[in-house]
Amino acid sequence: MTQPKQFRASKGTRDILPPDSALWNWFEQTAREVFGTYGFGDIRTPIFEETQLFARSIGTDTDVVSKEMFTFQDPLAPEELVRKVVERGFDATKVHVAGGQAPKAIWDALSEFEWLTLRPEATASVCRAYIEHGMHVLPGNVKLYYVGPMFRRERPQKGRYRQFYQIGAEVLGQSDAPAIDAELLEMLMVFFKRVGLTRTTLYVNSIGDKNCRPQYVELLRHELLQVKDQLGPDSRRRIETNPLRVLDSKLPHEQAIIAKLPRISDHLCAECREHFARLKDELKLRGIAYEENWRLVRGLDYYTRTTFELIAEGLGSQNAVCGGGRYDGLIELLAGPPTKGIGFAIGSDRAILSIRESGDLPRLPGLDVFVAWMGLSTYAAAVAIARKLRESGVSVELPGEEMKFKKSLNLADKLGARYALIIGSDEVASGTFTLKRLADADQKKLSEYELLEYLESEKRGTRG
RNA sequence: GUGAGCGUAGCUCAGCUGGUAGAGCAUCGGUCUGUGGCACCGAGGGUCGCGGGUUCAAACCCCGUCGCUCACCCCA
Repeated sequence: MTQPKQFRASKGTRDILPPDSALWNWFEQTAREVFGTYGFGDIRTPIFEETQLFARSIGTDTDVVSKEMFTFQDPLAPEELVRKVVERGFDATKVHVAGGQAPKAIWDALSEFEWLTLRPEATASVCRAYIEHGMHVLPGNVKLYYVGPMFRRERPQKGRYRQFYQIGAEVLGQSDAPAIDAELLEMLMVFFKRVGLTRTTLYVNSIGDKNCRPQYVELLRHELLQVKDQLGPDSRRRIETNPLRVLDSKLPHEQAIIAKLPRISDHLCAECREHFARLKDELKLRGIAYEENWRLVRGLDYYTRTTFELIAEGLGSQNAVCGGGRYDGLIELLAGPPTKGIGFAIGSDRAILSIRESGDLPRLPGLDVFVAWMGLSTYAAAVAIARKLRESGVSVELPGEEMKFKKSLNLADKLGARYALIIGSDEVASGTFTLKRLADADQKKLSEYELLEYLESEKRGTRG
């Protein structure tokens, strides 16, 4: 007789339970409110997309695409398979429909449609949706935000999960005015202030565009080759794969070497230099504190010009709570019309972790009233008043079976109720209710009208 | 993918040089049939992650394995 197996959440995933989930809801709701005031609208895109969408936008050589994606094969039904095979000009008779099997060459040819991936980020999806729905014809800039889970197959550690949550915003349209970048950063900082995350540092940089960056990368590679034997194995490898990332190295003994490397700010083309300078003016205009970080490069291929990152305290070595930048060529790369774009993604797990560490938690609404009824003769009155209180927005716990009075007050206390509503035979006889404030034991007799009136005004007075 | 640390009750942990399991908190009940937080009494809850080995005897020693955590890589 073996015990049935117990299940646990998969590696890198976790449950968010009450009361933690209330903190999460508050965090995400605050983002919705702030972003709304800047004219952003909510976009909900699928959790999975064709693998090719991510491969093409993020870049085949990035870590995210090359080793971190959850990818699976869409099990095509035989008739779907035949249809797709015929559409693509293959001989349908070569498909063994009965077994759902097809020759490898045909599978390979179909792979563009057949492979699906759990989204590792959402910018690609937003861009796909922008193109798919012809949003370039919408008036003004298209401003969208999203809230939801992302998936990357990594080894979990503090502030890093396989299913993690992001809040992101994107601005798409014809303009790449630095004011757009600055306003996006302003919105970001306003949000972080609203949720009490003030001890953060905003780093900004410009990594050039397709005109000037390739030349700089070559120069950097050339310089790195001169000092190759002084670098560690990781940095050596990056000389070939992505020289920019060497700048990001944290190895102590490499710092002196990195400090002498050529900086992109000295090698930007005139347009990029102008764009970056005006961005910094705009940030000053808006009173946004930032630090210029010439070593700030981003890991995804689509970034151009403006890049930024927000670092918070109280985290482990994964201390970036937000990252983003401009991606002016991405829409075209995805076969869309010429379009400029910029966006960011906030790591909610990390942001909430940091808020927790700072100890500055918001007071979130809990249970308002516990109904302590005594004896079956009072039950009907208890049920009726519970319903009325709930209708007016008060949260109420009503025991479904009789319990000792002491025990019900005890339970009210343990559940964290603000009030106990006492209903005994006296109250029923006089048509009143006894409301007891549990924090200080203060209690008063009220009519139904007075009770509703009192609790509703209490509710309005309570922030949150 | 690489490295390190840790797996004993729901949670936090104790358990000596091997002698077949404990505390606090939590839960439930009682003291206590109209006033909670406190106190006291009691109860339930563990094949000590799993498998193998050594031994008269393993939570403890050895090997393997799985899981968790942190770090590297990289990113939010």
